[in-house]
Amino acid sequence: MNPSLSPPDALAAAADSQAATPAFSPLYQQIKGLILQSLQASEWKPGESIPSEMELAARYRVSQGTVRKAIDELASGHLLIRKQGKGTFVATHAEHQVQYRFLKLVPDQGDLNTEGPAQRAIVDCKRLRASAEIARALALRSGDTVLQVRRVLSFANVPTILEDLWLPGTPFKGLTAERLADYNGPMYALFETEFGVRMVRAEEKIRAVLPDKAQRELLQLPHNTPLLSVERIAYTYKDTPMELRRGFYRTDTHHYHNDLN
Amino acid sequence: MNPSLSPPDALAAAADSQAATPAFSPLYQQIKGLILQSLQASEWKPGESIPSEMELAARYRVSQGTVRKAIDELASGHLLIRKQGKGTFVATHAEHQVQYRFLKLVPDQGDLNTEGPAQRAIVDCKRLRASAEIARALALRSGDTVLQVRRVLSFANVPTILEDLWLPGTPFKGLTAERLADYNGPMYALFETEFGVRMVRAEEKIRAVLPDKAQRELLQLPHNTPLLSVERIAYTYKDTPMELRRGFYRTDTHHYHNDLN
DNA sequence: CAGTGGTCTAGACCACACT
DNA sequence: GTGTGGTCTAGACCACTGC
Repeated sequence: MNPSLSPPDALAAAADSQAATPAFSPLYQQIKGLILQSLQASEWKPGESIPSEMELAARYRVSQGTVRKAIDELASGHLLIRKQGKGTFVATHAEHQVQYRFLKLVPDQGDLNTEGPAQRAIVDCKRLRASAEIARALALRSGDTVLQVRRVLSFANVPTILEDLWLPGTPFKGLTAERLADYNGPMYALFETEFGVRMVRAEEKIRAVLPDKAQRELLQLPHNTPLLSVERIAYTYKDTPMELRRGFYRTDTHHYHNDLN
Repeated sequence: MNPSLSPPDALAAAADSQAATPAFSPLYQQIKGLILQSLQASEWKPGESIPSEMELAARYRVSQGTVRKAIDELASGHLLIRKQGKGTFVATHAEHQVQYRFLKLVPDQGDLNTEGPAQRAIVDCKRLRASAEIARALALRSGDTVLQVRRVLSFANVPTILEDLWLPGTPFKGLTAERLADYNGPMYALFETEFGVRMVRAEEKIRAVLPDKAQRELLQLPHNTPLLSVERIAYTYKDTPMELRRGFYRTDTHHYHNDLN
């Protein structure tokens, strides 16, 4: 879209550009796309504020209401956060409120805050060649370098989650066990600040499984305790997969909570 | 709110009426509440269309835009469904698109449609006194009458889900094993048409468990197959719990799918 | 064609945060 | 007070549906 055009012209130009597919795309969707581009290009970084609605309206030559609708949709997708009287901010995994946004495991009594901060122990961290399965999940080629991490999360000093995760090697060049161990906070916050990778959504496949010997020992489990297997693919902007994670959750003291609506 | 007032007056009156609690409630939230009341009172029934935005605007003496915003929120909560050019409709569990809205179990290959319609077998259905646990979940008193149902769901003739569920006796007076067995469709659709109870949201607690003997036999499971335990409380309008359901899902051929955003 | 929801605009005013 | 997002209105026009 040419920002020098007046609104009706801008809309017409956009419609022309896809004349073959007569699909109608509202102006605010296009504005949404432009904002998304700026987010992806890190024009505004996580935690920072973006320009005010009026400024963006002037920049894109549309009315404030159109910008508002674009921002509304981005905010409902948790990409932006509106704060009345202050501004609109790029969402981040570092804020306390949303620290465990993708972790749906909660204690049977109380909540995660009751148990205090999680203890994170890196069990293993190495680079290797992607298997076919992992390459597919991360949209890589078989044999590409991936980083594999195994860690244990404990709450109130009880080991509760065992996680294996795989990251594409290129975007996470320079990530080591040491960096992971030293960082005290959510892994996704580290990804943002150190590697400019922001996870915006994820899909999980959940199953009940029996742990193998290594898993049983790492979680110090009694015999015959089934575990929740949570396989997650996390995506950054534009639906690019950036992490495959397989979590094994104890569910004798905790449960996976899900709201349906 | 007095509908005979002009918009600014209506807003002022609403603000006055809660002067003690200076909490500000936008007009569209109040309109949303009024529409919700009409839904709860079955003024418009599931599947039917509600009045047009213009009609509602006239009825409530507000602008179309305000009604629009109220409807938008109700639509995003799946209480209403907008259809361009046709109207706005009361959501229902009977429509094919949303038939399994609360069932997140999907086959590892394909989807639920691939497997064709579910086969439902009622194993047991009886009235009894609510235990303390069940009474608490359904906001009843211990000893109140509840209906208990056990059934098995099969896909492609493979028993896949075993469900125990409890319903409050009063709203579901007249529900019998026969009615359940005769009805060919989602249980929540039967609740709507026969008992005027529409489930609008639910919460699930998910765990990995080992089945007991009865469960293993009903699902024809190999030894030592862990199951996903899915405990659901479903709510109707105004957050009233109307069903407690404990499902046991096979996850060797299926998995529980969850989207995080 | 008329009726519905969907988009876009422009302007006024309100609630909230900072300074 | 100034600037931010939030609400409300009014009117114009567009896209889709069905008569």
